[in-house]
Amino acid sequence: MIIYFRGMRNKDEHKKSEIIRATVKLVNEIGFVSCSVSKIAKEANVSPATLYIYYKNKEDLLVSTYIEIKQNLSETLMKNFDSAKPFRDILKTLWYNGFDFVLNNKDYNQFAEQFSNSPYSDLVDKKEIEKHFSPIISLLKRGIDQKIIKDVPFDLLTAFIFYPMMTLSNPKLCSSIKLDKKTIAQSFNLAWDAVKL
Amino acid sequence: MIIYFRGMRNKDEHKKSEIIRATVKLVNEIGFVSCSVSKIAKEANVSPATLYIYYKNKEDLLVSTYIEIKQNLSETLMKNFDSAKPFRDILKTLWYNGFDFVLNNKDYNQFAEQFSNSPYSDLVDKKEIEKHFSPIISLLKRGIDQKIIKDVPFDLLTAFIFYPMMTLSNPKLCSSIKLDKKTIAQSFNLAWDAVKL
Amino acid sequence: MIIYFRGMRNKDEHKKSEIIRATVKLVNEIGFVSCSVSKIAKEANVSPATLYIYYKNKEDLLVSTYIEIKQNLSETLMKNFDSAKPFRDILKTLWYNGFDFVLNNKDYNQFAEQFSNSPYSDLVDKKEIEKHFSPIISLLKRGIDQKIIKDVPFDLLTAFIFYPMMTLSNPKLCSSIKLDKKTIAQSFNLAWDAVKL
Amino acid sequence: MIIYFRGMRNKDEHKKSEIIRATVKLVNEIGFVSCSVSKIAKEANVSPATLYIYYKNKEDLLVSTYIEIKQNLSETLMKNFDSAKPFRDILKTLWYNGFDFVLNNKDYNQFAEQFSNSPYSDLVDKKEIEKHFSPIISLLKRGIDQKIIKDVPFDLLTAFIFYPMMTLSNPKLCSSIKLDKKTIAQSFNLAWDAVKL
DNA sequence: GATGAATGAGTGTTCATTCAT
DNA sequence: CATGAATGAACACTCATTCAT
Repeated sequence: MIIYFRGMRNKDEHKKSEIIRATVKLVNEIGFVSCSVSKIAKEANVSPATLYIYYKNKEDLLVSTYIEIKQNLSETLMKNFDSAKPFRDILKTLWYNGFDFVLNNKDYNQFAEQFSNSPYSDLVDKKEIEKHFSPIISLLKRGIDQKIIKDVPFDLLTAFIFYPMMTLSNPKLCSSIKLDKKTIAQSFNLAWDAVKL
Repeated sequence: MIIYFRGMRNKDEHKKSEIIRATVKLVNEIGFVSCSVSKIAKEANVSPATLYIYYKNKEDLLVSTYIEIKQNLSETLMKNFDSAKPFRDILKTLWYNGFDFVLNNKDYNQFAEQFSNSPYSDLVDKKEIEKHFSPIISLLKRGIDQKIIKDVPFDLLTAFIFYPMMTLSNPKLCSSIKLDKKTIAQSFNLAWDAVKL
Repeated sequence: MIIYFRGMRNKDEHKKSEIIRATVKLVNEIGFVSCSVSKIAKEANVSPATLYIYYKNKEDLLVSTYIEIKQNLSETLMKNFDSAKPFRDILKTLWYNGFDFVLNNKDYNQFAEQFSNSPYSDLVDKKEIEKHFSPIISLLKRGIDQKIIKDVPFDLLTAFIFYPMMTLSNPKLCSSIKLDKKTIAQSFNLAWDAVKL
Repeated sequence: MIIYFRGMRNKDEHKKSEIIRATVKLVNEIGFVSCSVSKIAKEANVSPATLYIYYKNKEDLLVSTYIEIKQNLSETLMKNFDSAKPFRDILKTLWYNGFDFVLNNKDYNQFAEQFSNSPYSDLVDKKEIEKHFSPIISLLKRGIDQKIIKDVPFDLLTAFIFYPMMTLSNPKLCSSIKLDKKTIAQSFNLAWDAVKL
């Protein structure tokens, strides 16, 4: 028997994260298209009605899940971020952090991929998301100013630094490649050569 | 000119392509998730039942659409393919062809993106698709042998040569960037620097 | 290669009986409920449209099939009908003829069973059917008059003489029983004991 | 009296029986073939979706209905079952009980008839059904052992004792006969003469 | 006569969401 | 807060039938 005290919030938070976990797992297993609210509820061991206590509707749940993932990603990326280090070292750290994330959270990655390609993504406050990644933008700016990397639009830089990482770790896109230490190192090499001056 | 055989009303090739067109358009407008058979039928100006004359089921329709797009892409890519030219020139031609395609067929691109991230993609005969792109694999092989590009797995090369292109042209992923001549040129530069030895 | 001469009717009749055969076979295999026109057409190797040349609609096809079966049954029953013989011998012949029919045409029997329990059966001209069985009615009348069998309504007599036969040969109702010579003989014995005075 | 548990809205047993009632009524009126889920739902005054709360699918609904009917039948049959009485009296009681049931539940009877001839019947656990009728089997065994009735397979006995009853009370098969007291008595007479030694 | 294409109306089933408890 | 029941609308798909050829 579990006793809950008044004002205790643990239960709620646990349920909320349980729902998110279920959402990501299901999207990963059966795809975005056939992922229904009742299936998520069943996977999270709650009633479909309960889901609507924590989220306004399905849309809200999916968007929240996406934002959660993006926050997790940004937090992981920023690990050991030390602006005192040389530019390339910081980028490398960022990059390896990113690879860590996508490899250890393939399901998160796949969810994000499907989400960003769906019309739901239009509902996300892009500004809000970008805020989490602003240190990276600043870093790239510094790299450009210090003439270490090419002076091209940010989107171009990220398309060559970070998106190949997503692609390589997505089993739907690259099923054959084995992402061992050597490949990851090579991969950073290519990314670096792409952007460096 | 349509030839009718005795006692037969032929399948209308135009209708088939009209259904594909509708599928791509709708996926582009409302997303893969909410793209239903009846909506596609309405957009194609046919009855939902008619759709099942041309395609075994929804799955078959989506897979066929994907394959059609991939074929179109491969055909566009190979335009002016001249193996006599220097490696970098061929790659550049390929690359510009690719950019032409994704820019002029943003809807195709978006469909393909959503499709590859859905469980439907598991139904595609990957071998069949790869066949269309084998000249590119051969070319990359040659580049490696001639020590022009880095000796890394093919998936890595394509992840840096072709996927950034997809990303940049996908309005869901890169909404802000303006893909003018200069940016495209810069973009090829990054791709080339990434892979070249 | 089959050559058909002008005015030859064989082809038509063959097709007609082929459709009936297909109908009975399919009803037997997948049941009355899921037996669709297009499935019948496929089984009969004709176009669904062709079916409508021979029969006004599905209803007409089913009713015609039923009547055909009933005619076959009555013809089989009347085999070696010799009113000069003693009453019991005639009945026994009838009865064994009947068992022959239901055992050798289990599919016909099953179709008839499903048909008679469906609303389609209301469309059959019962009078027309009864006409084929009038010799049996006359025979029973004679049996009553000659005080050989009980003086009860005809329906009661047939319910005890002929319906048990249908039941026993219907695998859906009696799956376990083995209808060998001995059982059939016993079965006639029971039928006879039921009706005899 | 309905008891509601905390945080729960209980399944409505009345609704379940209402759906069964609607199913039987509709099958009776429009036949097994055209009896669709939506029509049943409308007749039962519930949404088609509600039906799927109480039954897994259409198949489950039909099978459940059939089992319910068979249970009702067996309960009715066993009324006043007194193994102390003489064999013929017990059988007569059984038999009249049976006639009571089929006459007062013509719709049930017709449903069962259509069901047993459909492929759905294959889904029924025959063993489970037979269990309800085991007292009858025991009784017949006793009758054989005491040399009161003929020593023939059980299926044969039931085919002559009980199936004629079904036939006679089925308006689709016997429309003309009037089942008054006299006819029913005659009918039992025939059944008894059929099986008695 | 015979065909395959074409379809509106229907099938069984699941959906996202609300409601009474 | 949390629930399972309840639902209208939608889903993918099949139906019996007609039509131009």
